[in-house]
Amino acid sequence: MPSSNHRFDTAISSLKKEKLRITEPRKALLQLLVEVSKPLSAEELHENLGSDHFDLVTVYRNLEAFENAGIANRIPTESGKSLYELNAEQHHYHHIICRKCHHTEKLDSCEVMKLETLAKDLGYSEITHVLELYGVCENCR
Amino acid sequence: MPSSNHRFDTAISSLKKEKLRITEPRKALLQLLVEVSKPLSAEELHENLGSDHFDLVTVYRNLEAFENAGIANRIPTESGKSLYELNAEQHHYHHIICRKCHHTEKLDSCEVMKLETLAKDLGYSEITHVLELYGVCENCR
DNA sequence: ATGTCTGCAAATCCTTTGCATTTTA
DNA sequence: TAAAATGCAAAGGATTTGCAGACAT
Repeated sequence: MPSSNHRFDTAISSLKKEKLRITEPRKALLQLLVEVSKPLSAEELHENLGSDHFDLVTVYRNLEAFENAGIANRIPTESGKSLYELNAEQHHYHHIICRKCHHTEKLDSCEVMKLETLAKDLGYSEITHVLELYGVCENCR
Repeated sequence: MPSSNHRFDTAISSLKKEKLRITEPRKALLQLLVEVSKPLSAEELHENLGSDHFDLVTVYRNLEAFENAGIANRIPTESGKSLYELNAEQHHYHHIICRKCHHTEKLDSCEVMKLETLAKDLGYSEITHVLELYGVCENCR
């Protein structure tokens, strides 16, 4: 399991590689993403940063920049709004997300290879997928 | 493969069973969903109905009613907006959707059982999932 | 120094809500 | 005729855009 510092440094390197600047908002946002290591909405990230430190727009713009740089992932949810998480370099996994309290856990497995192959056979390229489970957790039952 | 007429009649029965009224907008919307048999946005459905016949709001309200009645499904997409399709009663499948032209094909397989089991073991109930693939189709390459 | 990033305000997109009128059962 | 569905207008929430000033390289 890579340390928080390592994940942070790796992200900073990616920024440099993409010729993106290392700014205060970006450092703070990366630090937060590294620490929480679970998917949060732009709004939640903004609040966690202390809403008055940085603008919500800056959070959105940086999340987009991170996504393009391969540093973060956007997860579309059942409700239509998006969650963001740090890109898990080597591991590929999905989540089970409680519909009520948004408690989230990782599910360390991904069984979509068969479907991706089917899609490739149909002539599709640049294939990605969205796979998230939703349910009600024990506390909210 | 059930005929269009049969799928339409089944949907009408479901409406009756739920004590929902059989109105002109609902009949037209169901007819359209039966005919296209691929996921469309509320906007696209509205356009296909002839934008001046029925209000877009009515389309939204009926799609919600259909969803609650188990007649239609909402599919959250990568971009955040939703697509709707008629509920495929017996079969459970997913789609590969072209990022550029929205050409859509069914992938007749679903391999998520293992993940649902994992989630159940974690104490979650009422588990559902969202699984869609995205790519670029041959024409758009 | 210069091109990038930020904050603020305002716009946009999709979707939902309120209310008076029409329609279905 | 009573309850439910519709249309229109307006609100709502999440995200994006424009632009002038601030900052990183």
